[in-house]
Amino acid sequence: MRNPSSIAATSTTTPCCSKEGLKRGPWTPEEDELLCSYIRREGEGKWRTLPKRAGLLRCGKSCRLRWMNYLRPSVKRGQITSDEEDLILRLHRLLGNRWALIAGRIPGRTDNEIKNYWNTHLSKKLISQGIDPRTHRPLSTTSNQNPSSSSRPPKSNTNPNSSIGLKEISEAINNDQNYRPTRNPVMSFSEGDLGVVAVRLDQSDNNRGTYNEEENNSDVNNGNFVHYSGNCGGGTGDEDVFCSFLDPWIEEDVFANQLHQQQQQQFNGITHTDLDPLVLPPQFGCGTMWEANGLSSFASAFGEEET
DNA sequence: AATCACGCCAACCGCACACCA
DNA sequence: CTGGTGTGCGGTTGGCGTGAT
Repeated sequence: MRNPSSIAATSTTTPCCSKEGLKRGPWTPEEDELLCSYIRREGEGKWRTLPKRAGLLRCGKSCRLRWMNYLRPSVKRGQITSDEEDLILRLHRLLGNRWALIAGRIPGRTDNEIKNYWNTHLSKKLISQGIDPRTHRPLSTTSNQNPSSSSRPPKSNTNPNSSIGLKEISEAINNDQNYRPTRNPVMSFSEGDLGVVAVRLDQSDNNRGTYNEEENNSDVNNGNFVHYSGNCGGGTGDEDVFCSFLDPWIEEDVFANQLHQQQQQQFNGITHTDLDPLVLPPQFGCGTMWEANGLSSFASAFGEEET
Protein backbone atom coordinates (compact mmCIF):
# COMPACT_ATOMS: atom_id res chain seq x y z
CA MET A 1 0.00 0.00 0.00
CA ARG A 2 1.29 3.40 -0.91
CA ASN A 3 1.85 5.87 1.83
CA PRO A 4 -0.27 8.95 1.19
CA SER A 5 2.07 11.09 3.20
CA SER A 6 4.87 10.30 0.82
CA ILE A 7 2.65 11.40 -2.01
CA ALA A 8 1.93 14.70 -0.35
CA ALA A 9 5.64 15.23 0.19
CA THR A 10 6.38 14.87 -3.48
CA SER A 11 7.27 18.28 -4.81
CA THR A 12 6.04 17.45 -8.29
CA THR A 13 2.62 16.46 -7.12
CA THR A 14 0.04 18.34 -9.06
CA PRO A 15 -2.82 19.97 -7.19
CA CYS A 16 -5.16 17.43 -8.67
CA CYS A 17 -3.28 14.67 -6.92
CA SER A 18 -3.35 16.04 -3.42
CA LYS A 19 -5.34 13.63 -1.36
CA GLU A 20 -6.47 15.83 1.50
CA GLY A 21 -9.93 14.64 2.37
CA LEU A 22 -10.44 12.96 -0.94
CA LYS A 23 -11.88 9.53 -1.35
CA ARG A 24 -9.90 6.81 -3.03
CA GLY A 25 -10.48 3.26 -4.11
CA PRO A 26 -13.44 1.67 -5.84
CA TRP A 27 -16.28 3.85 -6.96
CA THR A 28 -19.73 3.42 -5.51
CA PRO A 29 -22.89 3.41 -7.65
CA GLU A 30 -23.83 6.72 -6.05
CA GLU A 31 -20.57 8.30 -7.12
CA ASP A 32 -20.98 6.91 -10.60
CA GLU A 33 -24.42 8.41 -10.84
CA LEU A 34 -23.20 11.78 -9.63
CA LEU A 35 -20.44 11.80 -12.18
CA CYS A 36 -22.61 10.58 -15.03
CA SER A 37 -25.39 13.02 -14.40
CA TYR A 38 -22.97 15.89 -14.12
CA ILE A 39 -21.21 15.07 -17.36
CA ARG A 40 -24.52 14.56 -19.10
CA ARG A 41 -25.48 18.04 -17.94
CA GLU A 42 -22.25 19.93 -18.36
CA GLY A 43 -20.10 17.79 -20.59
CA GLU A 44 -16.56 16.55 -20.18
CA GLY A 45 -13.54 18.62 -19.34
CA LYS A 46 -12.34 20.84 -16.51
CA TRP A 47 -11.57 17.69 -14.63
CA ARG A 48 -9.75 19.45 -11.86
CA THR A 49 -12.75 21.43 -10.76
CA LEU A 50 -15.33 18.89 -11.82
CA PRO A 51 -15.41 16.91 -8.57
CA LYS A 52 -16.35 19.93 -6.54
CA ARG A 53 -18.96 21.06 -9.01
CA ALA A 54 -20.37 17.56 -9.23
CA GLY A 55 -20.36 17.06 -5.48
CA LEU A 56 -17.75 14.34 -5.50
CA LEU A 57 -14.97 13.81 -2.99
CA ARG A 58 -12.58 12.61 -5.64
CA CYS A 59 -9.66 14.14 -7.44
CA GLY A 60 -10.15 15.21 -11.03
CA LYS A 61 -7.88 12.54 -12.33
CA SER A 62 -9.90 9.87 -10.65
CA CYS A 63 -13.10 11.27 -12.14
CA ARG A 64 -11.63 11.41 -15.59
CA LEU A 65 -10.33 7.88 -15.35
CA ARG A 66 -13.61 6.54 -14.10
CA TRP A 67 -15.49 8.24 -16.90
CA MET A 68 -13.07 7.34 -19.65
CA ASN A 69 -12.58 3.73 -18.66
CA TYR A 70 -15.93 2.75 -17.30
CA LEU A 71 -18.82 5.16 -17.44
CA ARG A 72 -18.57 6.54 -20.94
CA PRO A 73 -21.51 5.25 -22.98
CA SER A 74 -19.24 4.22 -25.81
CA VAL A 75 -17.26 1.87 -23.63
CA LYS A 76 -17.88 -1.70 -24.65
CA ARG A 77 -17.90 -4.22 -21.86
CA GLY A 78 -17.35 -7.90 -22.13
CA GLN A 79 -14.90 -10.37 -23.50
CA ILE A 80 -12.32 -9.36 -26.05
CA THR A 81 -13.21 -11.17 -29.23
CA SER A 82 -10.73 -13.12 -31.30
CA ASP A 83 -10.93 -10.45 -33.99
CA GLU A 84 -10.13 -7.78 -31.46
CA GLU A 85 -7.31 -9.87 -30.09
CA ASP A 86 -5.86 -10.27 -33.52
CA LEU A 87 -6.10 -6.56 -34.10
CA ILE A 88 -4.42 -5.82 -30.80
CA LEU A 89 -1.57 -8.10 -31.69
CA ARG A 90 -1.07 -6.46 -35.05
CA LEU A 91 -1.31 -2.98 -33.66
CA HIS A 92 1.07 -3.77 -30.85
CA ARG A 93 3.57 -5.08 -33.31
CA LEU A 94 3.34 -1.77 -35.13
CA LEU A 95 3.05 0.60 -32.23
CA GLY A 96 4.46 -1.05 -29.17
CA ASN A 97 2.96 -0.05 -25.85
CA ARG A 98 1.04 2.85 -27.30
CA TRP A 99 -2.13 1.71 -25.65
CA ALA A 100 -4.09 4.82 -26.37
CA LEU A 101 -3.29 4.61 -30.05
CA ILE A 102 -4.17 0.95 -30.11
CA ALA A 103 -7.41 1.60 -28.27
CA GLY A 104 -8.23 4.28 -30.77
CA ARG A 105 -8.38 1.63 -33.44
CA ILE A 106 -10.64 -0.69 -31.50
CA PRO A 107 -14.07 0.80 -31.00
CA GLY A 108 -15.42 0.68 -27.50
CA ARG A 109 -12.23 -0.53 -25.89
CA THR A 110 -10.16 1.61 -23.59
CA ASP A 111 -6.43 1.86 -23.38
CA ASN A 112 -6.57 0.53 -19.85
CA GLU A 113 -8.58 -2.48 -20.88
CA ILE A 114 -6.28 -3.29 -23.74
CA LYS A 115 -3.24 -2.79 -21.59
CA ASN A 116 -4.65 -5.13 -18.98
CA TYR A 117 -5.61 -7.68 -21.58
CA TRP A 118 -2.17 -7.52 -23.05
CA ASN A 119 -0.41 -7.92 -19.76
CA THR A 120 -2.62 -10.71 -18.51
CA HIS A 121 -3.32 -12.67 -21.66
CA LEU A 122 -1.54 -11.75 -24.83
CA SER A 123 1.99 -11.31 -23.55
CA LYS A 124 1.79 -14.69 -21.86
CA LYS A 125 0.32 -16.21 -24.97
CA LEU A 126 3.17 -14.91 -27.07
CA ILE A 127 5.74 -16.09 -24.58
CA SER A 128 4.18 -19.54 -24.60
CA GLN A 129 4.60 -19.49 -28.37
CA GLY A 130 8.23 -18.57 -28.00
CA ILE A 131 7.70 -14.99 -29.11
CA ASP A 132 9.04 -11.99 -27.29
CA PRO A 133 5.97 -9.85 -26.56
CA ARG A 134 8.04 -6.66 -26.73
CA THR A 135 9.59 -7.29 -30.09
CA HIS A 136 7.29 -9.89 -31.62
CA ARG A 137 10.37 -11.80 -32.56
CA PRO A 138 11.41 -15.26 -31.48
CA LEU A 139 12.63 -15.17 -27.91
CA SER A 140 15.96 -16.71 -28.78
CA THR A 141 16.88 -13.77 -30.98
CA THR A 142 15.87 -11.11 -28.50
CA SER A 143 17.41 -12.45 -25.35
CA ASN A 144 20.43 -10.20 -25.64
CA GLN A 145 18.48 -7.00 -25.98
CA ASN A 146 18.85 -4.23 -23.52
CA PRO A 147 16.97 -5.24 -20.39
CA SER A 148 16.68 -1.62 -19.35
CA SER A 149 13.89 -1.22 -21.86
CA SER A 150 11.51 -2.13 -19.09
CA SER A 151 11.97 1.30 -17.60
CA ARG A 152 9.88 3.95 -19.16
CA PRO A 153 11.56 5.67 -22.08
CA PRO A 154 10.67 9.15 -23.20
CA LYS A 155 7.05 9.23 -24.09
CA SER A 156 7.66 10.57 -27.55
CA ASN A 157 9.41 7.39 -28.45
CA THR A 158 7.86 5.08 -26.03
CA ASN A 159 8.91 1.66 -27.09
CA PRO A 160 12.44 1.38 -28.33
CA ASN A 161 11.56 -1.90 -29.87
CA SER A 162 8.67 -0.84 -31.94
CA SER A 163 7.25 2.56 -32.49
CA ILE A 164 8.36 6.03 -33.26
CA GLY A 165 7.16 9.31 -31.92
CA LEU A 166 4.76 11.04 -34.20
CA LYS A 167 5.83 14.44 -33.10
CA GLU A 168 9.44 13.63 -33.86
CA ILE A 169 8.47 12.61 -37.33
CA SER A 170 6.88 15.90 -38.23
CA GLU A 171 9.56 17.86 -36.43
CA ALA A 172 12.37 15.95 -37.99
CA ILE A 173 10.93 16.38 -41.42
CA ASN A 174 10.28 20.05 -40.89
CA ASN A 175 13.75 20.60 -39.52
CA ASP A 176 15.57 18.62 -42.11
CA GLN A 177 17.14 20.90 -44.63
CA ASN A 178 17.41 18.07 -47.06
CA TYR A 179 13.77 17.43 -46.92
CA ARG A 180 12.33 18.23 -50.27
CA PRO A 181 8.75 19.30 -50.23
CA THR A 182 6.44 17.05 -52.05
CA ARG A 183 5.71 17.52 -55.69
CA ASN A 184 2.10 17.63 -54.86
CA PRO A 185 1.37 21.23 -53.96
CA VAL A 186 -1.46 20.19 -51.75
CA MET A 187 0.87 18.39 -49.47
CA SER A 188 3.08 20.11 -47.00
CA PHE A 189 4.01 19.13 -43.53
CA SER A 190 2.85 20.99 -40.54
CA GLU A 191 2.60 20.07 -36.91
CA GLY A 192 -0.59 18.21 -37.44
CA ASP A 193 0.62 16.21 -40.34
CA LEU A 194 2.63 13.12 -40.39
CA GLY A 195 5.46 12.19 -42.58
CA VAL A 196 6.06 9.23 -44.64
CA VAL A 197 5.18 5.64 -44.50
CA ALA A 198 5.86 2.87 -46.86
CA VAL A 199 3.04 0.75 -47.97
CA ARG A 200 2.57 -1.73 -50.65
CA LEU A 201 2.52 -0.30 -54.13
CA ASP A 202 0.08 -2.81 -55.41
CA GLN A 203 -2.36 -2.26 -52.59
CA SER A 204 -5.74 -2.40 -54.14
CA ASP A 205 -7.90 -0.68 -51.60
CA ASN A 206 -7.86 2.96 -52.52
CA ASN A 207 -10.64 4.01 -50.24
CA ARG A 208 -8.87 3.72 -46.97
CA GLY A 209 -7.75 6.92 -45.38
CA THR A 210 -7.41 10.19 -47.13
CA TYR A 211 -3.73 10.39 -47.61
CA ASN A 212 -2.27 11.48 -50.86
CA GLU A 213 -0.02 9.13 -52.59
CA GLU A 214 3.08 10.02 -54.40
CA GLU A 215 3.84 7.31 -56.79
CA ASN A 216 7.22 6.67 -58.29
CA ASN A 217 8.74 8.82 -55.66
CA SER A 218 10.84 6.23 -54.00
CA ASP A 219 10.12 3.07 -55.72
CA VAL A 220 13.28 1.65 -54.37
CA ASN A 221 12.54 -1.93 -54.83
CA ASN A 222 11.24 -2.19 -58.27
CA GLY A 223 7.69 -2.80 -57.38
CA ASN A 224 6.62 -3.36 -53.87
CA PHE A 225 6.97 -0.11 -52.03
CA VAL A 226 6.07 3.43 -52.68
CA HIS A 227 6.23 6.24 -50.20
CA TYR A 228 3.20 8.11 -49.15
CA SER A 229 3.65 11.50 -47.70
CA GLY A 230 1.08 12.62 -45.32
CA ASN A 231 -1.41 15.32 -45.46
CA CYS A 232 -4.71 13.89 -44.56
CA GLY A 233 -6.95 16.76 -45.30
CA GLY A 234 -5.93 18.96 -42.45
CA GLY A 235 -7.56 19.69 -39.19
CA THR A 236 -6.82 16.40 -37.57
CA GLY A 237 -4.20 15.66 -35.00
CA ASP A 238 -1.15 13.76 -36.03
CA GLU A 239 -2.39 10.68 -34.29
CA ASP A 240 -5.52 10.74 -36.39
CA VAL A 241 -3.41 11.15 -39.43
CA PHE A 242 -1.28 8.32 -38.27
CA CYS A 243 -4.29 6.15 -37.84
CA SER A 244 -5.21 6.56 -41.46
CA PHE A 245 -1.85 5.16 -42.32
CA LEU A 246 -2.30 2.20 -40.08
CA ASP A 247 -4.95 0.43 -42.05
CA PRO A 248 -2.75 -0.82 -44.83
CA TRP A 249 -0.06 -1.66 -42.34
CA ILE A 250 -2.35 -3.70 -40.26
CA GLU A 251 -4.02 -5.44 -43.10
CA GLU A 252 -0.85 -5.99 -45.02
CA ASP A 253 0.85 -7.40 -42.00
CA VAL A 254 0.84 -10.85 -43.43
CA PHE A 255 2.34 -9.50 -46.55
CA ALA A 256 5.20 -8.02 -44.58
CA ASN A 257 5.92 -11.33 -42.96
CA GLN A 258 5.75 -13.33 -46.11
CA LEU A 259 8.02 -11.09 -48.02
CA HIS A 260 10.45 -10.34 -45.29
CA GLN A 261 13.17 -12.47 -46.76
CA GLN A 262 12.56 -11.05 -50.17
CA GLN A 263 12.69 -7.52 -48.88
CA GLN A 264 15.92 -8.16 -47.08
CA GLN A 265 17.54 -9.27 -50.27
CA GLN A 266 16.10 -6.43 -52.24
CA PHE A 267 17.13 -3.77 -49.79
CA ASN A 268 20.58 -5.09 -49.20
CA GLY A 269 23.06 -2.72 -50.68
CA ILE A 270 20.77 0.25 -50.72
CA THR A 271 22.31 3.23 -49.02
CA HIS A 272 20.52 6.16 -47.62
CA THR A 273 21.50 8.30 -50.54
CA ASP A 274 19.87 5.85 -52.86
CA LEU A 275 16.58 6.76 -51.38
CA ASP A 276 14.43 9.70 -52.09
CA PRO A 277 15.01 12.46 -49.55
CA LEU A 278 11.32 12.57 -49.02
CA VAL A 279 11.77 9.71 -46.67
CA LEU A 280 12.41 10.45 -43.04
CA PRO A 281 15.55 12.44 -42.41
CA PRO A 282 18.57 10.38 -41.55
CA GLN A 283 18.98 11.80 -38.10
CA PHE A 284 15.62 10.44 -37.26
CA GLY A 285 15.79 6.91 -36.03
CA CYS A 286 12.87 5.56 -37.85
CA GLY A 287 14.18 2.08 -38.10
CA THR A 288 12.24 0.70 -35.23
CA MET A 289 9.01 1.04 -37.04
CA TRP A 290 10.21 -0.93 -39.96
CA GLU A 291 11.75 -3.44 -37.67
CA ALA A 292 8.42 -3.85 -36.03
CA ASN A 293 7.16 -5.05 -39.36
CA GLY A 294 10.06 -7.29 -39.90
CA LEU A 295 11.57 -4.98 -42.48
CA SER A 296 14.87 -4.67 -40.79
CA SER A 297 16.80 -4.06 -43.94
CA PHE A 298 14.49 -1.28 -44.82
CA ALA A 299 15.29 0.21 -41.48
CA SER A 300 18.98 0.25 -42.08
CA ALA A 301 18.44 1.82 -45.43
CA PHE A 302 16.93 4.81 -43.72
CA GLY A 303 20.01 5.59 -41.77
CA GLU A 304 19.50 3.83 -38.50
CA GLU A 305 22.40 1.70 -37.55
CA GLU A 306 21.44 -1.84 -36.99
CA THR A 307 23.16 -3.47 -34.10
C1' DA B 1 -14.06 -25.16 6.12
C1' DA B 2 -9.85 -22.70 6.13
C1' DT B 3 -5.91 -21.18 3.97
C1' DC B 4 -3.01 -20.16 0.28
C1' DA B 5 -1.69 -18.83 -4.38
C1' DC B 6 -2.62 -16.71 -8.33
C1' DG B 7 -5.02 -14.08 -12.01
C1' DC B 8 -7.54 -10.23 -13.21
C1' DC B 9 -8.62 -5.51 -13.50
C1' DA B 10 -9.98 -0.99 -11.65
C1' DA B 11 -7.63 2.59 -9.96
C1' DC B 12 -3.60 5.23 -8.84
C1' DC B 13 0.83 7.57 -9.74
C1' DG B 14 4.29 10.24 -11.97
C1' DC B 15 5.59 12.19 -16.05
C1' DA B 16 5.20 14.59 -20.45
C1' DC B 17 3.07 17.64 -23.34
C1' DA B 18 -0.13 21.31 -24.99
C1' DC B 19 -1.98 25.45 -24.10
C1' DC B 20 -2.35 29.96 -22.34
C1' DA B 21 -1.56 34.19 -19.79
C1' DC C 1 10.25 33.24 -23.13
C1' DT C 2 8.50 31.35 -18.96
C1' DG C 3 5.76 29.41 -15.54
C1' DG C 4 1.28 27.57 -14.28
C1' DT C 5 -2.49 24.67 -15.38
C1' DG C 6 -5.07 21.01 -17.52
C1' DT C 7 -5.05 16.80 -19.72
C1' DG C 8 -3.50 12.39 -21.47
C1' DC C 9 -0.58 8.48 -21.25
C1' DG C 10 1.95 4.28 -19.77
C1' DG C 11 3.53 1.75 -15.81
C1' DT C 12 2.33 -0.11 -11.56
C1' DT C 13 -0.29 -1.71 -7.66
C1' DG C 14 -3.84 -3.26 -4.35
C1' DG C 15 -7.90 -5.71 -3.65
C1' DC C 16 -11.14 -9.01 -4.98
C1' DG C 17 -12.51 -13.42 -6.91
C1' DT C 18 -11.58 -18.09 -7.69
C1' DG C 19 -9.41 -22.43 -7.84
C1' DA C 20 -6.19 -25.55 -5.53
C1' DT C 21 -4.60 -27.71 -1.47
